[in-house]
Amino acid sequence: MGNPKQKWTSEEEEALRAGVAKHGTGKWKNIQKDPEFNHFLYSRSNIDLKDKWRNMSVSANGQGPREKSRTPKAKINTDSPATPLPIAQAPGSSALVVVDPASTDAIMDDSSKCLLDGKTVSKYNAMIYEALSTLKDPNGSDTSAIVSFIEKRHEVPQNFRRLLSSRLRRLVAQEKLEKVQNCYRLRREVLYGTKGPIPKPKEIRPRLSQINSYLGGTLEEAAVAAAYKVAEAENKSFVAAEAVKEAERVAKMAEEADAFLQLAKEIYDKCSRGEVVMVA
DNA sequence: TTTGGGGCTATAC
DNA sequence: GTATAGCCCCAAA
Repeated sequence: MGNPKQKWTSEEEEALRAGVAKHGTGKWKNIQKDPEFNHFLYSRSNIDLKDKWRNMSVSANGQGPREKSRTPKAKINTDSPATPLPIAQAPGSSALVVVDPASTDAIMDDSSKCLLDGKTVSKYNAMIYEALSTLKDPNGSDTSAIVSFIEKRHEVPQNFRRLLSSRLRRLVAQEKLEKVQNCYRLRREVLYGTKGPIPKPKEIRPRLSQINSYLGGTLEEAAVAAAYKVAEAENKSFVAAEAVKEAERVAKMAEEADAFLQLAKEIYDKCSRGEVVMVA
């Protein structure tokens, strides 16, 4: 306590936000050592970063500062340890909403919006994942339910139902979805990125904090966002492969057109000279 | 060694 | 007196 308090400057705060956006929360040492931010953070320790992030988080959350740390010394509830995440309960909902102070700049605030600019296929896949993960029907959701869910949230073309059916079939073929009778549901590995057992919440918590930090969303939203990313990557790969095929097809057509042009020229020349041309 | 979390205290209002 | 923010300490991984 001997040293005077060193107030954080806006540059330092910006550097911290950028560092968290780049490395994720909890990587304070990495952020502190990162040459990109070290210019601003050289006078701060990793502990300072952690403390500042904690303060920034609770401020952005609209709650009192570090309410938990001001609770009595006695550790009353050891069953549910305080989480480092600035978490608030959404009113009327059981979903946890993570308020991330960095969400205003480098971090996407709505995972679905950021994909709407992508390929239509990716967009539809994202809509499907969103619908299925929200509907969460253990027996799966039928096409009508999915269409109805998506129509409520997104603008869709008139022939959307047909397009959706096609996407659903494709996702089933790609083993991203399961089809049970006429209903579709998400495969477990799409949500959790593994074919093994679903990890226990305690096991995924560290990753969850990072995911939440990046996405500013709930566990469910994080899972959906991850699924979006997988679908997007796969579709990009698919689009790239299709583009290669298309390029090859166009090249072949150009070659054929060239040959045709050559033939036409020859015929024209022969005709010009009064020769008789036989065309098979 | 690094991180998360609890706690203390200076400062501003 | 209260709220806030910076810093310190300690346990756990």
